[in-house]
Amino acid sequence: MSGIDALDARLIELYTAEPRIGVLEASRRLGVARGTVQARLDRLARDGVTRGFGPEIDPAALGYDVTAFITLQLRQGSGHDPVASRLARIPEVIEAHTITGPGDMLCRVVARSNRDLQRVIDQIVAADGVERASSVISLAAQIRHRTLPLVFAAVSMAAPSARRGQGPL
Amino acid sequence: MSGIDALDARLIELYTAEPRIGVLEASRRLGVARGTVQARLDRLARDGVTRGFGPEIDPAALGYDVTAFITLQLRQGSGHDPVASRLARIPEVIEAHTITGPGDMLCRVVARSNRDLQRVIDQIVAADGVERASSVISLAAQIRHRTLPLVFAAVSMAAPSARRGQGPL
DNA sequence: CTATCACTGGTCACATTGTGCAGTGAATCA
DNA sequence: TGATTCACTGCACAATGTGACCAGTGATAG
Repeated sequence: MSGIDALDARLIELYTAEPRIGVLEASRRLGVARGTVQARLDRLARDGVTRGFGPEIDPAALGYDVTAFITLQLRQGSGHDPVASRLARIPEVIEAHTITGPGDMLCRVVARSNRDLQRVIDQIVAADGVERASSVISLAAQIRHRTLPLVFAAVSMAAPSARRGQGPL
Repeated sequence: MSGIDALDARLIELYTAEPRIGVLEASRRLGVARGTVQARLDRLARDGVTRGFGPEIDPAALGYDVTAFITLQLRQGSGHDPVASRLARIPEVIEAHTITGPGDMLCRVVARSNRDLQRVIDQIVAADGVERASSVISLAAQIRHRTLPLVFAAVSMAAPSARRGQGPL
């Protein structure tokens, strides 16, 4: 489960705020040696804490202004995976989960307009195994996807006598 | 609305796959001049297509193994915003939307376990203005959050006689 | 026909990167 | 107590990348 310390959190915070800064610059900002930053970044990546540094695309900037969450009910007997691979072929399906509760899958889709959303939904229900789809449209993103608070929460969660050698000096 | 062309899409794809490569390396891979890559990246950032290059954190690696989607019903009269700012104070609330349909808000939360999820939900319903919360747990992420297919879809969507000067040579 | 624009391909000085290494303090274990 | 391990510091080096330029070339738009 890795385990994160305060320096890791500050590092993540820094890179979240200014992603394109270099290792050297980061080390200056954090007041630690360059090698330390390098080692931390390597470890975070190795442990899978940072899944990557890829560009974050804003669908809205691409003309996909509408976001919707669609709950799918699947035909009994046909598994989830065939449906998922169908959905994966629809670019507008941004995310899909199997879920508990009355529905079987929840997916997040984007579309260029409400009318375009209809087209996307039609594609979804056309997938074999999908019985019903009920959708809710996102009117506004009150909280954009974020993980930074979680990072700091994970730090304070850690045992009081923090992580590893914990730094010298 | 900006508008994306095939080179932009390939650039985004490349940086998604290998986020830490430099401009020079990218220009080599794509077979274009370095200045072109620089200009493209600048434009994508300026137009808001790439919201940033921040590190993508995996909550699971931090011990937050449980993901849930919670639909909130709010008390009539109290607006969405006060609730949203309450929710923003809970680190485990990763995302929140106001939505159409029977519910008023949909939020995505993570927790360390099902038992821990209860704690998070308790915090949510404790927020003033929240009347009811119904949650579904994500059993598996069939499709992880992705935007790359969308980028390519946005390209092909573009007018056949693509974007700007469209390449010399 | 001319201006504008995106792109190429080149140069330059400068900063950063990857890498290796010795040394230090703290925790762990025998 | 002493040896080991680990994270960190601080330094050095060669290699590479960066931002900033430039002139030249097609294509597009007025």
